[in-house]
Amino acid sequence: MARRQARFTAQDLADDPRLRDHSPDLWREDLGEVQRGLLTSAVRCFAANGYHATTTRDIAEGVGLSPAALYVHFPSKELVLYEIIRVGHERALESVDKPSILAVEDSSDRLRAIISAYTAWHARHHVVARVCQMELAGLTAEHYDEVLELRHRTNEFFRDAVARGVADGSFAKVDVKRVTRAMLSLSIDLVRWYRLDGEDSPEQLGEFYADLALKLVAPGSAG
Amino acid sequence: MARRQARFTAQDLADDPRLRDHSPDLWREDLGEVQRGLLTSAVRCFAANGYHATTTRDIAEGVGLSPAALYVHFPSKELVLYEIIRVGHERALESVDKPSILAVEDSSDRLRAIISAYTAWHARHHVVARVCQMELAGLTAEHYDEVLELRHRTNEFFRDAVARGVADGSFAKVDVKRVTRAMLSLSIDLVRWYRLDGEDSPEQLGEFYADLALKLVAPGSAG
DNA sequence: GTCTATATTATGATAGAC
DNA sequence: GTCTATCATAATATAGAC
Repeated sequence: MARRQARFTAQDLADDPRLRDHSPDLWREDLGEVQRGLLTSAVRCFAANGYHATTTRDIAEGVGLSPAALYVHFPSKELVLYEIIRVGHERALESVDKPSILAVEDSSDRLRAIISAYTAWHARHHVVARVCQMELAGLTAEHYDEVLELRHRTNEFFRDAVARGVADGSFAKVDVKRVTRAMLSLSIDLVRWYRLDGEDSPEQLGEFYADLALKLVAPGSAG
Repeated sequence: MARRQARFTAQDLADDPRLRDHSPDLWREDLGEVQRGLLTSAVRCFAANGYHATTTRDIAEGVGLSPAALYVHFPSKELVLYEIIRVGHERALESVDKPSILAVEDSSDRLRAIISAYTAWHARHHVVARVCQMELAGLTAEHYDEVLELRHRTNEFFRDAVARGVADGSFAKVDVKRVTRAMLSLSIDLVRWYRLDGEDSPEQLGEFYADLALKLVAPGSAG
């Protein structure tokens, strides 16, 4: 026997409430409607079944096209994955590295703004974000390295926000690297379980995790 | 062209320090030496390249056997994955659901014991744990459901520990469900980045995350 | 730009000798 | 229990008509 079990077909996925997110709003404006539809279909397939378990047929079926049609719009399946993961990482970084957040002076307020924005972004786009976290191994070595660079920039952004509060005395003298990693873990891990039709809106979850983050650096409970 | 790029071969993986963990100690005693070797090889392949990107040839090569030899020891590739994921989840649950922890009376001490044990287990076995978290989609529907049951039992165990401290006044009146999920996220997400040759031993990271967990429920900073 | 073939490759699994 | 073949299948990608 060969392979495949593809537990979920493109048709199942389109109606699955667990796979509802705001990914259709995410793609580059200069892409055509069919290209964006293919990306959205691919995101659902990759999130539900994984990159390697998804066939180019699955992706094309998701928008009612024949298997060959995909190759008119994308040169390869890997480039579909790369476009999704690159855009996802760029948008996640943009969600925190923007003027309205950089303008916040107070270190606690700034950390709160960063954590809530980053968390809410991951919740709002949790299906894309899931692919960004779980399917990195499907990228070529070159594309993987490019994405890693975006991740490093994001991590540094968070680390700076924590270090700033420690330096100016707003926060306890915490271990910046370890505490930053913990905060990132909270926002990132939600891609495993978050649903838009669950109890928390993206904004509510963002506020909740911002509260938790501030507890981790609260003065008086130093470590 | 067909598929595959398998960025890492079995030979690369055996020497990769990022893939060093204690998985060889994990397998059932009643399995033969070759079977346990195959499981360890499979864990490394699945963790590095993903389940679907790993071929039965890759797994067998990792222990110096021919492609066909695997089928003497396991009936299918999926059953190799299932054995890994099932055992991984059973051991993770055992790491916290055991007499020495259940005997702890004080709610804070008990939560500390649970978080540090669960975190340390995931760090010590981070390669297996990574497969447990990232490759669930490779399981058949039946096997997936069995693993989900183990996960639910583990989650309830944590939730009880938090609820207990809230009920007896040891903790602030936190949102039990959300706070529990956050604690689990911290321990689980480390499979993405942890290395045994990094700065923290499994025990040190366990202590650190136990400290963080207690900060999240500390009385006086209620929410 | 979309379709219906189809080329090519390699993957999961088996047959049968030793 | 291991090996060397090999089967059967299916997946990525392309060719060429419309």
